[in-house]
Amino acid sequence: MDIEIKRQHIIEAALRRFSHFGINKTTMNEIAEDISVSKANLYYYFPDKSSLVVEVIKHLIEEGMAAYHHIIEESAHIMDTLVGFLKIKKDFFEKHYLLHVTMGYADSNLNIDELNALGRHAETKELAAIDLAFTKAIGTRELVTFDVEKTSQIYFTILKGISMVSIAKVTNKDIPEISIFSEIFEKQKIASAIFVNGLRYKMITN
Amino acid sequence: MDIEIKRQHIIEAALRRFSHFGINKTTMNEIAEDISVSKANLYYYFPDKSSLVVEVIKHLIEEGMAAYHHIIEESAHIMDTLVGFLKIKKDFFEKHYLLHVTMGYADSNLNIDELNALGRHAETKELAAIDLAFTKAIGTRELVTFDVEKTSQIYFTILKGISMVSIAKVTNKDIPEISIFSEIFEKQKIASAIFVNGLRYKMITN
DNA sequence: TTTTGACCAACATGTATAAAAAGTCAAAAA
DNA sequence: TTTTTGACTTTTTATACATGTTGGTCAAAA
Repeated sequence: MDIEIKRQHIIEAALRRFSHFGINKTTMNEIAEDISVSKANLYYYFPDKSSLVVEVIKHLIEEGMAAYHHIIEESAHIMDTLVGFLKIKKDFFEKHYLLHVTMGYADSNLNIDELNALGRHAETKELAAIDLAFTKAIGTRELVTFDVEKTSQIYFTILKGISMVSIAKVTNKDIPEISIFSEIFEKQKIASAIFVNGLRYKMITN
Repeated sequence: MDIEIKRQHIIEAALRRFSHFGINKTTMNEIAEDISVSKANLYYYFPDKSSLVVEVIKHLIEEGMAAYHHIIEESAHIMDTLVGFLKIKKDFFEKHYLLHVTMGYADSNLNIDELNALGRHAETKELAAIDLAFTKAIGTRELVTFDVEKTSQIYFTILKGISMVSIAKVTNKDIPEISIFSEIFEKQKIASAIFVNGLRYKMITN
């Protein structure tokens, strides 16, 4: 399968560019030059830029999900699992921040619907991992029983929300400093600790 | 003080336009026509559009804060207080959604720094109210002791984040449906219940 | 003291044009 | 036959300029 190796080679080159300069500011010509082939050759392996982008992102999603499930297996307590998840995401954003943000401001030659679908797919996978982690913790009596699906969704929304709020606060001055991801990480850890503590005991309803 | 009544009259007319069409899409001429005066007359009472906008928003902030402190006084339990806060905000956004969003996309003839400062001021006030509510609940032994300032901040971020995530999800298709605020309200209530439950018991650290 | 019509300048918007990048293809190289 | 390419076309983005709208001013009227 020589063709798969070549495709992987292209994907890696594209990923490097996307992570450093974002998707929009990366041209097919630049990717081709990086691996010393012609642009036309890229189009022999990928029908268009959109599908190359999609393959790059799929690659990252698989990588992330493997890391998530590794964490679930080796963590004894729910907080260890959740903090592990947060750490993976922090590292991911520090590496691929520009790739991520440009997904929101996609050029018109990119298939926006397909990208959104991919984003939703990634979130579904992540949500399933959180769901699994909570289910496991309920099984070991670390947490009380509750509606796992709904609670995972709320928890996921909270994490995403903290991230959005933190980035929105500094995004006015264009350049997102790398330190922002550590701040987000810390806030998410504190919120997770309180949230999880709320799942250790039966809810009080006055 | 006849001049103050006239100013108030203008502010109310401006608020109606801002809430229906947003700040940017409202011209000084339209506000003037609504109350049957000339545009030039508006500039007799307000130096520029920016300061009119500021006065309108200050008016809303005072209104909201009065409602917040009323809720604190009459609620027996922390969850009643917090749900009361959420209800006030829900009603506010349902009424003044466009006013709120256009603050983020301010025209260049508006003083953006001043608007941002106002936004921060409103958040500070809101945060203080949350802080007070938590402090009161700790006093009645409804909640355990914790770092109130830090916790209020995290809680506030969570609420804002849930709102941002929910709106971002539908904002692609331009028209924000009114039902979104009920959805946000429900999610914020669930998150608040779990969060507060986590503040009823001492934190466990494995 | 308050109000206004006429006026100006700044800004947003639309359009036409040029530059850049995506995407195609017949032919060459392997 | 499979892979690669340079030259070409089409689409998208960036630039410049013209035009209309809107914020803001002022001398004069009420």
